[in-house]
Amino acid sequence: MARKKAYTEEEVIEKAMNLFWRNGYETTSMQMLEKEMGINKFSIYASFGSKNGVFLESIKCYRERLGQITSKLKASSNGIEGLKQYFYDFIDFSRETTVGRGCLITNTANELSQDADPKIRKEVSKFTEEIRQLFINNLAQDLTKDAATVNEQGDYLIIAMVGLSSASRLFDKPQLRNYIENTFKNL
Amino acid sequence: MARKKAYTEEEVIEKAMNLFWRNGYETTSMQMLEKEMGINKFSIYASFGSKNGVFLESIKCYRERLGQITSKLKASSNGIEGLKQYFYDFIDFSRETTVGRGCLITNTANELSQDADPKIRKEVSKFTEEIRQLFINNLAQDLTKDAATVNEQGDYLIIAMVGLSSASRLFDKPQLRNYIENTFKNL
DNA sequence: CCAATTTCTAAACAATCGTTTAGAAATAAC
DNA sequence: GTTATTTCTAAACGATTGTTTAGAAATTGG
Repeated sequence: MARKKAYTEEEVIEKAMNLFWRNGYETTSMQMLEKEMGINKFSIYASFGSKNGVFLESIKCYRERLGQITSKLKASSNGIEGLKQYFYDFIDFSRETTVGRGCLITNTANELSQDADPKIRKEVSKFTEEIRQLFINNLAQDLTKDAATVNEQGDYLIIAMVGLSSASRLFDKPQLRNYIENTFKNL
Repeated sequence: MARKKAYTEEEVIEKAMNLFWRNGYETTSMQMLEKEMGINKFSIYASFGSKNGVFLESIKCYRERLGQITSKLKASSNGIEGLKQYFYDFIDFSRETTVGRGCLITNTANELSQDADPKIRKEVSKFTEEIRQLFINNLAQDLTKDAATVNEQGDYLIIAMVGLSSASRLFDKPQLRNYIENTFKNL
């Protein structure tokens, strides 16, 4: 029929995702994406429609990568200990070489202005709610906690996670460890 | 000698600061600054040299505004209670109308890529260290805490504050209150 | 080999970015 | 009122933004 693509979408999106993760949405230009993805603008637009499209696919890709540690959390049955481990796992997941990159989606939430693209905003809040629900499920493994406590502590931990994400870009590993230990002291 | 300025630097910088606070550095364009500051590009460049210059002055202005609550913290002598009050004060300080804006400097830290302007990077870390020191001073008011504990808890609280700042942009007031209460349970 | 179809190269698009500049308007000193 | 000096208006600057497009290159089926 016709010529074959010299790339696979999955491959190039992973590279785009890493660029967005490192630099944020605005700072990442199409020119940078061309270079990093190894294909030119025509191909990018043919495959993903727009810069926004590349970003939305990058978020999907990020979620899959995060699956490494979220699935571990889902599988855990030791309540708070599993949650604490998730926080520790996130530090390693977030770190590339020496400097932390935070969480792509939390970074996006921080970068977002009030009138940003609704699709992205929705993706952010959907993700946040999913993680919160995950936390709540693990908290509920402790049968001594009533529903209200589980919800309260879930809210607390999702915000603590947002904090850890931001902090991973600014503070060193011992400080992050210390933060996690103190965060979980009273649960 | 010559014509008089129709504005004062202080006045227009406050407006610029609010724009940066709401939208971040990259999203805020010179065009938007012109409109918000009420003076045109010539005057902006004459007074502040560059967009970066406007931003650096905006940071100074932000610090002064934040002085409302940091000076209250400095004046407090009831240890952890004063610190907790600072966290509560920050929520109100951060909130404009319905939606939170976080902390201008934390927002900047989150937006910053690794190779951002060194002057801004320095301003961010200087600020962070100052607040951390403030926290440590108040923690040390409790004479039963040894130096190591004070340092640990200072590190913990500065990261918690970064978290609160990010969270103030995403979560509602009851959730933020709940976060503060749980954060201080651990001390 | 020819024709059909798709991918790729490379250039251009209009719009906007931060920044600069020429000249008009306004003020102060003489 | 004239002159000197500064502020302001408004247009333009080159560079870069995200996006589009014309045409060459490559692959497949007949």
